[in-house]
Amino acid sequence: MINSFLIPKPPLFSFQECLWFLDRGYGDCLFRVKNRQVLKAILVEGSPVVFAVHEYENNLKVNVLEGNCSKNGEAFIWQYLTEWFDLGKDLSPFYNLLNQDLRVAYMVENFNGLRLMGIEDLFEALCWSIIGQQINLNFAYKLKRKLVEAYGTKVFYEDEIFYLFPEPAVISRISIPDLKAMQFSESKATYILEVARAFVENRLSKEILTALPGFEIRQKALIAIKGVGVWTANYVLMKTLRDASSIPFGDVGLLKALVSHQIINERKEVEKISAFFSNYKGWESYLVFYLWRSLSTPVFQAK
DNA sequence: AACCAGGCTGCGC
DNA sequence: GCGCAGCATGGT
Repeated sequence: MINSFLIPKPPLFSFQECLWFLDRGYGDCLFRVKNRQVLKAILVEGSPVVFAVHEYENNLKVNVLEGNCSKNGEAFIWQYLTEWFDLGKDLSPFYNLLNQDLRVAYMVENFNGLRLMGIEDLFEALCWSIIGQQINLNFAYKLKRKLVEAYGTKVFYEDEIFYLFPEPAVISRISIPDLKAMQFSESKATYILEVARAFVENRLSKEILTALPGFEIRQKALIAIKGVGVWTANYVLMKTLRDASSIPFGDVGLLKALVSHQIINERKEVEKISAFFSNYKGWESYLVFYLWRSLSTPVFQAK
């Protein structure tokens, strides 16, 4: 059984910047940040494992806190963390691009080593982005917490409870009134049940979506689901499939950041936005993520 | 108390 | 194809 192992840190990687993002004050119910570590429960070879990650010299050190972890399990967690923290990416081309534009060049220093934090589970990502539609993030995190605490699998470690995001089969059996009782709007409830059904009936999965050729076809497949529009589809493609060119168009946070960086003057200036992003081919999603990050720095909070 | 929030659907043109 | 109202619900 594996108790701990090391993952070497790549260049231009800041664990603290990533932790800062994870812990930016919304109280996500699917992991915990404390003492410069992140603690999370995931399914490893079919059974729940709680692990903690912290920096150790030039590595990330993973401690398995709860559950059994074989050598294969270690490889699985390694892969999971590599994807979650996007450890395989070389950020230097992105930083070269940022440095060419004085409006955003400061990010290279201020957010140095920040990785685009993913959502590895496609079902979770879809539910989360539907929950987040048109409501403020505080409320969105509250809704997610209610759903997860009511229907997610609990994993106990010491005196704490860790949650796994509920399986599609579990969510597909929730009634609309039950979701409404948790303050889901009727449409959000309908959309989430439909997504759950698509997974249960094997019409949709990360494998199926990944196997589709090209960004636009994947986007179309997602938008075919009722309740999924361009914003949701692109958000999911960015966070789960890591499509580098994905931009969640229309996102209010993105628009706010573009205005505060004086890249656009008004939110409707669509051509200006695509002109701006055309300088960042292959790094659009990273640019979006860094612009979102900027919203948490006092200077750029003004609208 | 109006206006906004990490949008989407359905309708009319 | 494009624009716009209507939608629910909580936060400021």
